[in-house]
Amino acid sequence: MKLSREFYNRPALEVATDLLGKVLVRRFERRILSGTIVETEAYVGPHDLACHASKGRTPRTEVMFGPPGFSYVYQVYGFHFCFNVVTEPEGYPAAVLIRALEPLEGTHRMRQFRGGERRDTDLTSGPGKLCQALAIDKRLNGEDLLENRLWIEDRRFSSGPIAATARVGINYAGKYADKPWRFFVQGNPHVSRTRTLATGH
DNA sequence: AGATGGATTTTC
DNA sequence: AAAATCCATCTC
Repeated sequence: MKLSREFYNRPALEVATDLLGKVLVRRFERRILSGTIVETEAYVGPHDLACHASKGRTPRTEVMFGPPGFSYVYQVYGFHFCFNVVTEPEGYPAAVLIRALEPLEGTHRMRQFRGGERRDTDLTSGPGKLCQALAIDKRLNGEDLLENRLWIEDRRFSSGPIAATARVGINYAGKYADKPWRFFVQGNPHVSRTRTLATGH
C-alpha cells in the first residue's frame, strides 16, 4: 500500500504527476488523518532557481540532498509550514511540494486543528492549510515516509484529468518562474485558490 | 471582488 | 529584505 522508495527515486516531474490521486496519511495520537492528493508542485533540482536547494546546501535544505522518500518540511513567511517529499537519488536535491488534498479520514479532527467551523473545501486546500490540518510541522522534517507517522499510499483512485500551470509565489525565479510545474486535478474543488484564480470570472 | 497588511523564521 | 502562505479587514 505504501509507496516504495523506488517510487520517489525518480525525477520530481514524474513523481509530482504520479502523486495526484494518491493518499497522504498521517498517524497522530493513534488516529488516522488522510486525504487524496489533488495538487502538487515539482522543484526539479539545483539548477531550478525556484528550488530552495539552488541556493546551496544549508541546514534547512539538507534533507533535499539526502535519499528519496523522506519529508522536507519548512516554514514559510515565518508562519505556515509546507510539506514536500524528497525525490531523486541521494546527492541530487529535488522535491515535490504537496499543495492540496481532498479530505478522506479524520475530517472532524482536521477541522479542530484548523480552528472553528470550516467547509470541507477550506480544510486542506493549500500547502499551509494541509499541514495545519494533518498536524505537520518542523518536527516531521526528515521523516522517513516508509515509517508509520507519515506516508503516502496508493489506493488505486483515478485522479481525473490533470492540468498544469506555472508555480505559485516564485516570481523571483527568472526563466524558471514560468515553467508549468504545478499540477492539479482539473475541476476538483479542493485545489488551492491562487490570487488570480480567486478573482473568479 | 480585490487590495492590503500582519504574523515572524530562514537565508542572504 | 524577501520569501514555495493564510487570514482578517478593509475598500468598492
